[in-house]
Amino acid sequence: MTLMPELPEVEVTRQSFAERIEGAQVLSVHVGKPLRWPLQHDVDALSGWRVGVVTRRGKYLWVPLHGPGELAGGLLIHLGMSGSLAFSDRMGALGQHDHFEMLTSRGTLRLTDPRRFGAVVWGDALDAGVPARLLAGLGVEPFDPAFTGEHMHQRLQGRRVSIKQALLAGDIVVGAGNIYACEALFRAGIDPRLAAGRLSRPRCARLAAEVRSVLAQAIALGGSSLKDFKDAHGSQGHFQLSTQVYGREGQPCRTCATPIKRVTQGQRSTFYCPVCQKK
DNA sequence: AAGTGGACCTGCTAGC
DNA sequence: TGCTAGCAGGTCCACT
Repeated sequence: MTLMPELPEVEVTRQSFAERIEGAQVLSVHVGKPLRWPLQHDVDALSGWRVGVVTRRGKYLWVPLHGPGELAGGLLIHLGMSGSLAFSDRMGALGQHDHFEMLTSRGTLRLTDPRRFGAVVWGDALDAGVPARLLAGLGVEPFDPAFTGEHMHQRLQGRRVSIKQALLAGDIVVGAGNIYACEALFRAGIDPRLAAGRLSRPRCARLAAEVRSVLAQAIALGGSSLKDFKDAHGSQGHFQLSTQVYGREGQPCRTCATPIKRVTQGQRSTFYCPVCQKK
């Protein structure tokens, strides 16, 4: 099984290696095939640098590095659709789908990503260069107190896209990918096809609460393991066992037994219960 | 400004 | 058994 990299999987991955890698010294860095963007830094120049506290913003991880003197920077990592990170002490040669590897005094951090939609890019700081550009349009963090129903309601004003697509866009709140957007809308009883700008204040409050709770629950369960998602320890998640609608087309709704429907929105599959979720 | 569709790349499964 | 079409966690970019 591979973790499906939405926010919970990225956070579970972060938690699985952040403490172990903090303070480690970089021994060497190796790259495989090109990822989504070029790294934009001489990897050989990073030997001897020290790893700081790994943080997350949306579905990105930031691995800060401290060099000699005033030198500082870091790696912004995204898992794309099929990426996973492993951190362990015993590692063999790079496999066919291993495209980034950082050997450190505490273990080896390795990105495996068959589809190579993922990325590892250099930044002199999180708020400079490429990282700053990539993070610029992101919405609020789901666990930030600023993420309220009022915030969501205000940001949805005038938007004609469906609420499902508005959630996925990530410019209002980050972290809900295809699975969790579907699940949050089911929990909130909202039809995913409803125009975003038409959600009432109470429904926005409900949706904000459900986005937060579904993501929190998924993190607590270790994320979702569809094909082969694992955290950096190699552990699998269990959230997929509790999905109400995602991937359940034709199967009975766990609440009302009506067959779950699948529709296409913005070239992505959406799953919903035609009875429990209302316009 | 907001919305739409194409692009990136590989692997797996269902169906013929 | 073998080939092909369709599908998959994300999100940037060009264009209307």
